[in-house]
Amino acid sequence: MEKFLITTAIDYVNGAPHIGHAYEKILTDVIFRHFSQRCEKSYFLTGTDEHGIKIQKTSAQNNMSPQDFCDMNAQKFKDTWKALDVNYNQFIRTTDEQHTKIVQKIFHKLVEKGDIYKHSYTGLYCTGCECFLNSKDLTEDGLCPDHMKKPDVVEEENYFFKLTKYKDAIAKHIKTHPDFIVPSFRANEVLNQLENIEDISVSRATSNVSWGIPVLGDDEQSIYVWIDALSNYITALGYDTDSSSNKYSEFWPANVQVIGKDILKFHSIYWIAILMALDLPLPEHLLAHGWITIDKTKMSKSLGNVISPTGVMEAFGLEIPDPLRYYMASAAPCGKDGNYSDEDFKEKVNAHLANSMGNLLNRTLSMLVKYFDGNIKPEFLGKNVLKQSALDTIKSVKHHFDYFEVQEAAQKIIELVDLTNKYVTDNAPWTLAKEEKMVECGVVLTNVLQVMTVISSLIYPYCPNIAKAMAEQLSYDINSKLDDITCESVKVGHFIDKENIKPVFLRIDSELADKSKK
RNA sequence: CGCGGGGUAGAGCAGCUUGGUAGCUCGUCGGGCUCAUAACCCGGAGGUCGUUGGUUCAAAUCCAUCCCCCGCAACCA
Repeated sequence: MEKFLITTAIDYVNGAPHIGHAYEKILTDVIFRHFSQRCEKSYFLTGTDEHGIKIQKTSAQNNMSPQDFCDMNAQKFKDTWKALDVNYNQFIRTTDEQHTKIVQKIFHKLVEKGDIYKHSYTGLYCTGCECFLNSKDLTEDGLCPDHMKKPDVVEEENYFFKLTKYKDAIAKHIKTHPDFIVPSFRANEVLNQLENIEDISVSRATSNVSWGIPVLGDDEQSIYVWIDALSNYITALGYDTDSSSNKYSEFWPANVQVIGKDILKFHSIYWIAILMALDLPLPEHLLAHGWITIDKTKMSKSLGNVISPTGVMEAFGLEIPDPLRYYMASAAPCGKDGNYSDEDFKEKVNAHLANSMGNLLNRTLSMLVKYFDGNIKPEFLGKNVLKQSALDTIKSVKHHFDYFEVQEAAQKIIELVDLTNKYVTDNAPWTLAKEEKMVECGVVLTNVLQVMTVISSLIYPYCPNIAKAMAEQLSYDINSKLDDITCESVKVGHFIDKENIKPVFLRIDSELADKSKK
């Protein structure tokens, strides 16, 4: 794999980021970091979607200009991703000048090509919603469900995109590329949806929606979300209808575009059609993730169970996002819904990261200091019975990531940790030391340390801070590429001093953690 | 009959394609160990695998029926 480009959906900046937004970014970041360990050039694009009637209204309610309102909320997203160590390369905002300019050119190009045409239609317009409604959205009496008002019949002329022109090509692409839509069970849903598509309206009257990108040469119309928001993936990289940037040609098409299951239709149909219309290559995979429920209940503002990712970190007194990242990334099988609960979070994170993994490193290093003053002797190196398991785990983790099975990959890593803990107990180096079988004892400890270097590399995408702390105590280069790992990085000589042995992650609610905070 | 997914120990899930002793994680109980972060290791308890019927020497697994939950269709992250 030469290069790797991954994108997330861009978030609508109508409010502050919550755990659902965070789930997608964490998932993406974990996948990104994993593939960064496998290829030379990688790029991670995320950002915010900032136009439209909702922003226009909400900003007005807050007595702010739309731009100020977007600036404020976009910053909240950036701050949250920083707190979660979401390590994106670029954060695009649809209000960026460059984006705005190129979107206009894209729109214009599609008009010239004949794929966008003007069409007048009559629709049901609700003055309360300030938008058109579908007849099937109405109540039985034909009223707007939100305002309980009868919508007006209004005629409006908009630009339409010839989606239907690409219907067959899209269906063909989906059928001939079974791994295009991940998970595959969603491909069927898309094919069903494709049966009933019509051309889509891609502009709005500026008199209704002023907060949008104007159509070039037509002040009466502003470009609607489809072409504006979806194009971000290429405008960000420097696509231009005239001549694109090097970055664009270096990275596009995306290897994987991560989105929520709710917007799969727009990405697998609308977005793909736009790319086809522009004669651009299509992304390799669309990864549609599920929802995070809170205590098994769907998160919603009306239920008031929306939780913020930084809120969780504060509630548990976490200084690093690693536990939350680990929990989120292993919360759900690929594409399915996952659940968050405080209780489960604490249990999983304590069991896997503290008890199993962190403690394994800690007990091993402690013995190395206790029995050998922290030195690795030449005779400790030799055949390592754990090596094959470690290398097999790398292979297996890679395989799972190839299918974006992030949860399953994490399971494999923890299995290796468990196996190694068992190895320590079975070989009881403390007993060997008592019996003065010092070489045997040293061999056992060294073997474990070799495996720990592998584990630190593998856990890095999920827990970058913990992995770095582990690598530091192991004198291991965490930037090693996965394919270069030999499970033989531990060098003969002085390895570690007692004062440098530190728990890499303390149990939530542990006595030690309490003490260290005081 | 719109299409699709699912119902397996207290919780979450695997197994089902290619029938043959029901498995994993977390929790729980008991034991062991004493290197470590009250940790780690071993063992136990706990399931008539949604219902009813069929095929078969044998069904969680195949077929049929019914019941229940969920997703998409319908701008929720």
